[in-house]
Amino acid sequence: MIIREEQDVLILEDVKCLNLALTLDCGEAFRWIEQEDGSWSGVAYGKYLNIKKEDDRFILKNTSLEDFENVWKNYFDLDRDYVAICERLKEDELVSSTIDEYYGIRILNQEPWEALVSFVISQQNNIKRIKGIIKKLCDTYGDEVFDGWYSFPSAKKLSTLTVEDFEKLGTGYRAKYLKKLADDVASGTIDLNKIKNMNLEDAKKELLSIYGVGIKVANCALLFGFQFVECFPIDVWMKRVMQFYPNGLPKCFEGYEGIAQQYLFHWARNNLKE
DNA sequence: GTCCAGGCATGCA
DNA sequence: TGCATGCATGGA
Repeated sequence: MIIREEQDVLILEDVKCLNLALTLDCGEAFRWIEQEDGSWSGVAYGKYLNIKKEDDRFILKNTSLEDFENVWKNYFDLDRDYVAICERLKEDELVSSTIDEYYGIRILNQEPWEALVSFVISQQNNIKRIKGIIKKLCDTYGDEVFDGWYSFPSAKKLSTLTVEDFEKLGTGYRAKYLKKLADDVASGTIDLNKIKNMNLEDAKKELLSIYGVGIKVANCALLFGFQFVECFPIDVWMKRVMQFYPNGLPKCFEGYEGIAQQYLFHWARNNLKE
């Protein structure tokens, strides 16, 4: 991976296994929007970014070398060798075919708070609606960090809302979960930084103790927000996939179950619609 | 009108 | 421990 500054853009070269559309729009994160020129715009960690693939390189606009090093490099998981991991995952026949078809899905390292709130909203919901709710949440309660683009609102900010305020965003019955979550994180009753430093077993136990967080939401938060790439969330789509693994997950997934899961999830959404 | 979506809390056995 | 049920909302 090579990054360099050229005029007012950053140029990223020699990055393998990164398909922007598949990674940014496959149900991991809900805030990225494709622009007319084929680039992708979004906000994470309070920073705006526009990124586009041109030939073999990526062009990053409206950011800085400093933000790349501090935020985006880790956000796109660029230090992980996805080529080698995909080779190993391809020992499984089904995953092998999905990797051939959807090559370039990465696991985004999102902020724990954003991931947790996003996946509480996600339960019993569809991706289109989740995006709409989260956009409204950010546009209404976040801070503008770039022309028309808002940060994900902090727990402190969201703790000032009422349950009715959350309902107005369209969160439905999840409003009461979000209210309590915001209150508990803002007050320090729940300490996400502490959870981030725990081992997987303890971190999962902590998340499961949160009102409105069950095993599926916990696994998604752990995978996308706490960097536990061995987590394997099972939602309604993955339940349909599990019929292909009656004897459990294959050995070649070990340690990278979450990456295999994303390929299978994407495949299921495109092929198991009945 | 009915079914479904990156499920969970609750009550009951 | 496991299973049934209610739950908000909007698109198909």
